[in-house]
Amino acid sequence: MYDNKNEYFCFSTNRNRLTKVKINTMNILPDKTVERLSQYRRNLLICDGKGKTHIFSHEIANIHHITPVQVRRDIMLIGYTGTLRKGYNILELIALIGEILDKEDGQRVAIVGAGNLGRAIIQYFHNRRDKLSISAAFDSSPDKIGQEYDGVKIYPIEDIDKIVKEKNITIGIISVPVVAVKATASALVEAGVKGILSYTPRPIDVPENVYLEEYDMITSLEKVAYFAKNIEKI
Amino acid sequence: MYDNKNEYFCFSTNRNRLTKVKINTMNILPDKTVERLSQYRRNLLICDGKGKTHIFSHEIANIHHITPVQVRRDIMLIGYTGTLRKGYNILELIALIGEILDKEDGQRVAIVGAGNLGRAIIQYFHNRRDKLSISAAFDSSPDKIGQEYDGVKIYPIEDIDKIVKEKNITIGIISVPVVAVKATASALVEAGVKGILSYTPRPIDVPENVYLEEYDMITSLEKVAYFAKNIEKI
DNA sequence: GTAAATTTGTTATTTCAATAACAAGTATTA
DNA sequence: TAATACTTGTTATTGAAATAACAAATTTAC
Repeated sequence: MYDNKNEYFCFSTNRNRLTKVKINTMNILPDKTVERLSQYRRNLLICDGKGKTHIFSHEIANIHHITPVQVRRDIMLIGYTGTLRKGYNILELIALIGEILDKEDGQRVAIVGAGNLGRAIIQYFHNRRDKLSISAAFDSSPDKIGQEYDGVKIYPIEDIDKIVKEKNITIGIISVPVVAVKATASALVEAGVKGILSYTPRPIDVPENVYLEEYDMITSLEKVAYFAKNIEKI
Repeated sequence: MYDNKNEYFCFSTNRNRLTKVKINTMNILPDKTVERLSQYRRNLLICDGKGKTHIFSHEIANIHHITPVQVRRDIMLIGYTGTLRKGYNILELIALIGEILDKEDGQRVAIVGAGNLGRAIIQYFHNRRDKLSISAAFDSSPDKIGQEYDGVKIYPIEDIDKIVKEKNITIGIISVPVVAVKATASALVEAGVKGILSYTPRPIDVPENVYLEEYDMITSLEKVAYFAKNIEKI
């Protein structure tokens, strides 16, 4: 359960007004809440772009096909408080989610493997998040090295250690062929990254001071296939 | 809880021996178990390729960085039984997971959006699963239509309905730009697919007789960023 | 042949996530 | 002004997933 003792306050700028906001940084947020916060923020930014200033929990819920209670609970966990019968101030909420998810000075990301998938990811992130930018790509193929995709320069695999330290990169994305996964993960860990996101089907292991997230498209597709096949039983 | 009344038997071929295997198809398997079964199978195939015939629960567990109990529980849920002190027969287990995950005649998959990500997925699946094959790709760009990537032909978006029905496609993967997501999802549902895997950040909704899985790379990366930032608190 | 060490299969417990329930406060309506 | 409807914030309950615990069976060691 959420420990109310570990709370403190910060200030969030709402246009020309400074608002005192209670946040909770002592305790880690639940996995699923973090995921949803990321999604809320993206859609809140769209709402803001349309000139909307406030939003109700049930509106957020509708966008994401979840329940209003879940939304309110997530927002409660980050210590934000809306206005009764007026909803949540969109800009304040965006700012607070930013406080929670981003580091003040952002984090830099490296991607290893500039094949189709790697390039898709680079393209996908291009200009989307100012606090989380892909700062370098690595590949072993000589004809890719030195090139740039969407402003991201491609370095040789051997330079991982040097570049990661030089650019203060804290997160690595792995999208190399399975044979190279183990070596890639080791190189990133050696270089000091704190988080790894792997898009390969090969399970990898990392020391416990590195956060690892693995996603495998084949597993996802097989899962969809299973539940599609059995849809009438769900 | 697992309902033992709904069980029946099937036969699994273990080289030249026919083995009676208890399976459970009446009840749907837990989400996470399905995911792990897919992963087990892939690594079991590798083990088989190396000439290994049996495997212990703790060996499977080590490969996937989970506990042996979890492995045994998953295997229990599909009704397979190993041999005490000998472990699980790899080929039998592969065959049974196949019975569970695959349809007898397989399922066909369409991918909508043949950009970087779409092509990455096509390439990724090329020749990997005989029971789950990408049978068609769709795109709106005239210069892509008619081309082939890894043996997958690209059709115009407008032909979704026709081709999906013609080829008896049951699963759709969406990798189009956000503006086209809604229309794409509708077209696939209209055409009769039973499962959709969406790689776009835009939440979509489908009727309840269609299984939907959404995955968003930005959310994953922001989650990794959050936990990497707070790694010492985990 | 007996004891010790393994390893499976299953039940019980714990942990984590989602949902339900509801008090309290605010706006609207009559 | 009183009654109604709405919306938040929080606690309580339910449900799902993971882990722990352990009986039973088999091999190995002595």
